[in-house]
Amino acid sequence: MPKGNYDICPPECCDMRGMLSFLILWLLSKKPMYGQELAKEIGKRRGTKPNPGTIYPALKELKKRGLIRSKKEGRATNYYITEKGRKGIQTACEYFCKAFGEIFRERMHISARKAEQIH
Amino acid sequence: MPKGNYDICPPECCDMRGMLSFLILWLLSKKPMYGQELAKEIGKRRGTKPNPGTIYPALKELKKRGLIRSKKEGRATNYYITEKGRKGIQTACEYFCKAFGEIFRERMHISARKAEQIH
DNA sequence: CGTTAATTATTGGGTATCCAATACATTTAA
DNA sequence: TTAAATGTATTGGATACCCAATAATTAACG
Repeated sequence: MPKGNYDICPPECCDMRGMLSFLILWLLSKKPMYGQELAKEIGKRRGTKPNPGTIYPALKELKKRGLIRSKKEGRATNYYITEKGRKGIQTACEYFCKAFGEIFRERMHISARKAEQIH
Repeated sequence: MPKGNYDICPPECCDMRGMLSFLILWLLSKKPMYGQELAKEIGKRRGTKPNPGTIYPALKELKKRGLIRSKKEGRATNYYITEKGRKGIQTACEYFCKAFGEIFRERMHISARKAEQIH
């Protein structure tokens, strides 16, 4: 798996990483996953896949706080979101959309503007 | 200025801070601002205002990388985005909307769903 | 004019996230 | 059966961001 094999590439000007726990909870709210599956899904969206040294301590912490639970199944350890985690991520998504919503709406506005100009 | 005097409050389940440089460049791409003005604007959106120990080193670094420039005007130091910064933030906003867009669209879908149910 | 408020900037210590390396376990492929 | 692939988990060092405290400067207020 080459590092750069994504449709998306992070910008050079500023660090766009972070909010790892948020992304993990959000993905797990969709379906249970094992560690590397999560890392791969994050990589698909962010263009950079978190290393084991990043993902596993984060999962460990989320488990410690009761937001997820895990179950070893063969060589994989599958992670499941708890009810507490589900409530938490709902609130977090609302917050995210409020805090960063303007960037999105601005972008959609620009896109709509460009579409107009083509007419 | 009380800390909690915002319309928005960060969630408890996970850390939603970060991407400070991105936010700074984005705000400066709208209009020049001085340090505490930037901090205030970030606070309005994120519900937490970055401390001087956070904002000024970040501004210093952005300046060092040629993405912004500054000019002391009285007690204020106003910060301006450079052309390099403007190009950078454009790319970064595109990236941001791609990387996190799904969270938004999901949220808007849920909102639309709820509106339907009311009918 | 003196006092208060606002702004700047730094320092020291902390934290979440990050990478790279390493070792071990399990599954899959040859 | 062996080798390769995949997944787990930890450790050590690094980085961006973070807070709180501090000191200096400038502006605003009474």
